[in-house]
Amino acid sequence: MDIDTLRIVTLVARQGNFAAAARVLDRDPSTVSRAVAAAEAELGLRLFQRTTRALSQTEEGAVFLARIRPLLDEYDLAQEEAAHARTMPSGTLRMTASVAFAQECIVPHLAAFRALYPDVSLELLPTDSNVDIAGHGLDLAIRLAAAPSGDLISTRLLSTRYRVCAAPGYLDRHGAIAGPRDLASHECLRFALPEYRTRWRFRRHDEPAFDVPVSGPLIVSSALALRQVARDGLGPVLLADWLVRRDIAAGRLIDLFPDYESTATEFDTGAWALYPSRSFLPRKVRVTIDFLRARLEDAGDSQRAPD
Amino acid sequence: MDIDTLRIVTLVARQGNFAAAARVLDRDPSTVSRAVAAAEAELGLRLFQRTTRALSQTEEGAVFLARIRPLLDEYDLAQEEAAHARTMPSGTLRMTASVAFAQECIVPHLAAFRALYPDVSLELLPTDSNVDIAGHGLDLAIRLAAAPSGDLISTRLLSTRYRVCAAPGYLDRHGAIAGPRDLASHECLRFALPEYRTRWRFRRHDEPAFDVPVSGPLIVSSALALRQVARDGLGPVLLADWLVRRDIAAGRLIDLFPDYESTATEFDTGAWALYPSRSFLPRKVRVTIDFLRARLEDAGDSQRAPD
DNA sequence: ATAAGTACTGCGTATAGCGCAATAAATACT
DNA sequence: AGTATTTATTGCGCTATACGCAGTACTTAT
Repeated sequence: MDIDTLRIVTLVARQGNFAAAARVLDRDPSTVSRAVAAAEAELGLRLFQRTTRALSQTEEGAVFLARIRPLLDEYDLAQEEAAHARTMPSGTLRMTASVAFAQECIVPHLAAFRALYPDVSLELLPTDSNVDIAGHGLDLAIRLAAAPSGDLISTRLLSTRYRVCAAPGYLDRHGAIAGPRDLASHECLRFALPEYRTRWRFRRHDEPAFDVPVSGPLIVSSALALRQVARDGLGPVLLADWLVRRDIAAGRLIDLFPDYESTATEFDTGAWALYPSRSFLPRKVRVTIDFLRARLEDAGDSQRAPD
Repeated sequence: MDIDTLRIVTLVARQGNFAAAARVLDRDPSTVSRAVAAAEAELGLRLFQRTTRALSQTEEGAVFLARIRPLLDEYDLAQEEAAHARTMPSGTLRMTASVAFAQECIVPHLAAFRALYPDVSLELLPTDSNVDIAGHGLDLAIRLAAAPSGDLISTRLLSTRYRVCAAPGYLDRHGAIAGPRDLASHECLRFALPEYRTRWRFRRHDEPAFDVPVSGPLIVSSALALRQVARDGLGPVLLADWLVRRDIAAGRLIDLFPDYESTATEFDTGAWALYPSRSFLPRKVRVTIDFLRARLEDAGDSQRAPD
């Protein structure tokens, strides 16, 4: 399917008329007719109900076009952005993120960002408190949650899975842990946040989720510190994959239940970029979001590993 | 640009290798080479940095592909949905919306929905209190806000503009209203909600926004009732366009400041569909969202006017 | 040093896209 | 009612494009 074909189809839907669409495009009406026919053939679906004089959308066609239209707009944006890739954005970009996320997922890419956009000054404010983005004059905030809250526009940067890990040394001393339920008898390392409750939740494939109560004498309010004590073999810990990926790859930590999804709050969480108002989005902000997404989306793969 | 071309490009990015991508596609490597070259020519942008043996993404290319990839997935979903358009979803769908929105934007389309999906039973719960979607076993909630809050997935159904309207009779008695600031000397009809403050905000083009204090002896907590008293000529009112569109078209109400954006809360608001968890979305829910979006997105145009 | 693999490019053929013109149908106008 | 105009479609010829094959230049692994 050609994108221009989809564009013609949406134009027809808006104009409500093949010939009018052809005039707008300055093309022969047969082109429009064939484009619609081709799209219908490829979709196996009648898009328009047409007699020679009256044209109306099929219900399925309207549904399909309602889904396609924003995609075309997004594509245009991406193309436009690519075309202006060399026209450098400039200015100062103020962004915030959690301490751990900034350390692990942003700082490693700052050199590349600076090289790519030398005219953009960056102010990075790592903090674990949910600062008010508008009040602090921030352009961008990165939040880790199931879905973003607040009166801001959000874009998913990254899908995160949480993993329960332990150091090899801990497993040597306490024996292997067969399943999530066995965590109840271990001294787990926990996070000091109200949402981080005293239970961890697990789910495998499509089986129903279940909770496992966890306890332990060590509670830390910093994810980076939590990772360190886990490395030191003080117990199992539940941390985001982007925090422990390299430790797991290097053997410093073991992913205890690789075939389980786990969380202390909700499944299907991620890192979201939040920014005020979709319209009038400065180029420096959009460019930064795109850059981070490109860098983070497959950070686990070989070719785009952090520098 | 052909969608398959984009697909080839993303595949190359994932495989990190032209020949491997060609093998996956079971095509000649020259096809891949030419597809990439065509995409680069059309974008005016080098996507991959390639020597004969090593291949790496350009930074701009990675940015572009990061934007394209979710679009391709969305397109596949739309196509798949279109293909299964005839396989009927079934079950009971429980949804909530504000009283006014349900009345104006949902009820008029229920007959068409029932005809299209006869096996889906609908429970519509119009209420102006923000009910807990999970607690009430709801599949879908429609909220009107600048951006949705809460731990749910959101999809924009509709962009709403607010309009300040008055009945012709009121304008006859009190004279025309030249600009938004003149509202201060009128008895405005106001909404009884905490967010609906005692000022209305206006913006024209890219000029800075400004507030106008509004007052009046009549405060109503129902948008439908508010519209009724406005029709009866009791004063200017600020209401969503989908509530007053038909009144304006029929001349029952006059749009006082058509070239201003106006709001009592924030600009750039809309109607959002909220549903729990993006994965395992039942077909009846997705189908309903798509249906509503298709019906609402251009409800103002002639061809898709409510039945 | 040899061999294998990679990206790229002419080349011939086959296919698809394009506008033109003709056709059939349906509404608008007289 | 009858004519005229507009509309969607389709056959036709021409052109441009897409495809695989084979060959080239080059890089890396054995």
